[in-house]
Amino acid sequence: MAASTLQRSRAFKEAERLFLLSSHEQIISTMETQVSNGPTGNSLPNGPVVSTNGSTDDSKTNLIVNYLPQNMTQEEFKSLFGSIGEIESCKLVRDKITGTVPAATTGISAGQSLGYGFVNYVDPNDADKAINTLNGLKLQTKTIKVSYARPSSASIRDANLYVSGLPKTMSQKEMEQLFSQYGRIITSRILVDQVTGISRGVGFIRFDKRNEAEEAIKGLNGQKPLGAAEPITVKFANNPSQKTGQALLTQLYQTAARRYTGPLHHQTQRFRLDNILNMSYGTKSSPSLLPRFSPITIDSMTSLAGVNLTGPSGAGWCIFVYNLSPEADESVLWQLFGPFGAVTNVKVIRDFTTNKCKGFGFVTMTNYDEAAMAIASLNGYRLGDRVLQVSFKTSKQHKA
DNA sequence: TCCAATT
Repeated sequence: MAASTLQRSRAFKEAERLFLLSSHEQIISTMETQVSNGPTGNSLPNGPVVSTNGSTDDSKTNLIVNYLPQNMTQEEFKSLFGSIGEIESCKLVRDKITGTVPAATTGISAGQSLGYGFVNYVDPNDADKAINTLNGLKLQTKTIKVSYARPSSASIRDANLYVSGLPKTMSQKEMEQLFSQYGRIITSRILVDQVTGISRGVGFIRFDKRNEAEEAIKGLNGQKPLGAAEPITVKFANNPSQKTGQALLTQLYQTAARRYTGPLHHQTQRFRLDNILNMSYGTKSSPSLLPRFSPITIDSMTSLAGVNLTGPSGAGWCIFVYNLSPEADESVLWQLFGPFGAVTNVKVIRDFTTNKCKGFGFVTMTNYDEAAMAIASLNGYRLGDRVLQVSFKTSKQHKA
């Protein structure tokens, strides 16, 4: 007991050192919950795997760690899990694409972490200890998951499903019940609105085997769950390692942008964002993109009188940008809106199969005045051979 | 041509 307490203390200190966690108390309370509830979230087999070829059986020592913070490095990963016991090997899984953006630009090294990794301990007792100690640990915004890794094999690859159209009332457990008839579920998740916590009707199911996932698609895609009004869509999920360079760039920009929000003053933040862009392009914003005042300002102002603005959510003011070209990317939105003030987020909406812009995007700005000025200036702005339509985002497609 | 679901 005393030894285990000591063990935890050591691991938490390491976590604190690495990630400057807000309070020790928070970690302890998290872990107490974890310990009393036992391992959560999946039905991974913990038993030994029969080895047919006499090779080393690492089913008791090899762990998979999920939901790691994006910016955690291999060294930090090793350091955290090494605080439990001697490691035979460990690997933070990273994207294959390298060098897309200089690390100095974003502060993020190339070969973006995919958010998971493997740790193989020398002693099975340490693997067990790592699960008990670190599973459920909160690091930054993530809650890591530590569990035994399944033996690597081709049959467990591409077994992840994306589910949409779920009834908002359906719980994760109910979703698992629906899918469990097709095989062993490794993980499941329902996405929720960050503010309200209400289900977004979208989720993921990872099966143990790919063929189980295929059967689930055949059996459930287009079907209405019992008592549901609408059919659900079930398809294979996008594989993050197959992300395009463009999507990775976007992720880098957004991650970098988030780093500058919060403690910094708006004014400072604006220049930092501009700096990111300027550095990555090696130049100031191109003259053709510099905002100018447009005669079409009245229309955007009248929309302010409308009732169905999305309004200032916790994040800021959301702006709808229409008539972007299929080749438009996030950087153009940063360049267009950044000069008007604090921009916290931009997104170009793309078709999932072609990855081309669907003609519109969104920009979130912190301050109303700056957002209104950006709209007044950029609505009607000619970008290439297109005239942009810019307004506060509304909740519906049709305005009154 | 007009308002985002992909951990």
